[in-house]
Amino acid sequence: MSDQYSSKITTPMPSRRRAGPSVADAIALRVVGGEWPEGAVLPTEIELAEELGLARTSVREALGNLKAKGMLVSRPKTGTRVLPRIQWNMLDEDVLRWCWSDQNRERTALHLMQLRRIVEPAACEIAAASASDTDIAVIERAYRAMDAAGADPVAFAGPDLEFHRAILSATGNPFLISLGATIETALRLSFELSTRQPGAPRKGLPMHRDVLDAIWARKPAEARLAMETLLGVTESNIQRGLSAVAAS
Amino acid sequence: MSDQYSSKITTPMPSRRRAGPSVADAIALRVVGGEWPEGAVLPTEIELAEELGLARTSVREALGNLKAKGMLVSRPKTGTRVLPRIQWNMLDEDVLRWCWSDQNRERTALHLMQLRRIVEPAACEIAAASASDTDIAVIERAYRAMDAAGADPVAFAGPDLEFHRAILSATGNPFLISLGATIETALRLSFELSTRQPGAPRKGLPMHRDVLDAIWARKPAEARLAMETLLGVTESNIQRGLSAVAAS
DNA sequence: GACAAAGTTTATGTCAGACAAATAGATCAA
DNA sequence: TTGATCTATTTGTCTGACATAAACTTTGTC
Repeated sequence: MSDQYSSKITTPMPSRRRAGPSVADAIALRVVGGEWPEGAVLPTEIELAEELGLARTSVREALGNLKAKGMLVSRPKTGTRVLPRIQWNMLDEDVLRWCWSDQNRERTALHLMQLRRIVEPAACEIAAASASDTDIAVIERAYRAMDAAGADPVAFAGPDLEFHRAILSATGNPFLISLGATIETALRLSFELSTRQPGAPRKGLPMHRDVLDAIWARKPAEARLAMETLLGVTESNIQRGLSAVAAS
Repeated sequence: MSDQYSSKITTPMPSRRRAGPSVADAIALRVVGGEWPEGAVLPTEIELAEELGLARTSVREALGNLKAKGMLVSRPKTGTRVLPRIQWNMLDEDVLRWCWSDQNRERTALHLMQLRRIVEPAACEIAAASASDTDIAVIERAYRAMDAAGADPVAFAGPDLEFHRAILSATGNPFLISLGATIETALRLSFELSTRQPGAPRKGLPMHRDVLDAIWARKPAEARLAMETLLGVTESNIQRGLSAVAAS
């Protein structure tokens, strides 16, 4: 019986998911920065390699990544072109992160909020109707962590993200779960905006509680409503944050 | 004045977006096929290259693609592992396509339908409130093409996809637009299911008309309702298609 | 002179082999 | 047993070459 040692088996799951600020980052940021606008052709791979001090292989790997995310397309002789933004996969975490440093992140933040107000209340409704006890326990744990974080906005943020992600996960719908990852990334990016108001997070705690209770009670309609209320407040917080940024 | 020739300028936009059944397809299909389950390590890049009769470079490019889509992760010495499906970016068109040939596509089809019933009515509401005349014209053109297709299910499918995609586009929200691409791919995949009922598409035409009219009239609430009705019928069609498949 | 066919140029795509870096696992020592 | 060291192996990167494809140029013909 070696089962007693099973907990000692160091799960060799990837320690850090992303190696480091990769080459793809460098190129992608120049693309979203407008150095090569939509439809423009990038320098040749060899030129890029020289410019970045890398081998052509590495540049190709980075370009391949951006192609996989719908940002670029390349053909022999013609070169590598920037595809229209409409074709970029904005739901990809990397693309979202890169686009965040774009012209006006205000519009992006509002579009994100629009997406959240569509998806999250519906997810709440589904979760209340069909989540397993284990799923709900994850949500509850996130809530308790929020509560324990007190008024510290930084400590509050992590569990807050986890709370919303856990609800998406509780739906059991792979598409919504993937959307959860997207939303979480976007939230982390817009974190600075929504917490410019000191104490604002703490004030949202009871509303999170309402959401959790409704899910516990298996009341889909109430859960949806609670989430709509919560997101309404969140949105006004973000808007206030935006105007604060604009005023500074 | 060379403007009269402007239509002769062959737009050098990528003729075909994806070169062909790539190496990534081959590997990805084996992953979703369960040859290497979640957490398992793939053969080394050299072994894969030998097995596929390719250079290591090409294998690496394919693996890089799958990494970019959240399916794999690799570290030196350890090798390349399959990440848990929960982390795969299901909203990516390629991932969705690969997963479609999975165990039970029935559940996937229902999850997709769940996503549509969340997103599309809301998108309709937004479109009715804020779409430009140009956006609406695109929707209308798709509707007329559906009408012109008559009872031919194959000719009907293309404009049908376009109709739903155009509504998502009309929201002007990049996230919803990306979701539109995902949904369109999924719809194309599940096309066989929803059209097992001959004549079913044609029967849905008036409901599309209702959606279009509501958007034209700038009545968000009605537009949402019309889309909900349409999707309700679509879902029952798909469910009937599923049971027909199960019975065969 | 207009137009079609063939050749040239040049970019991506693929290949092959080598070395660097990192690390899990084995070996060794206290 | 525990800790440090060593080794083997795998990914990561570099180099250089050739294959393939397509836009551009030239040539040839009517």
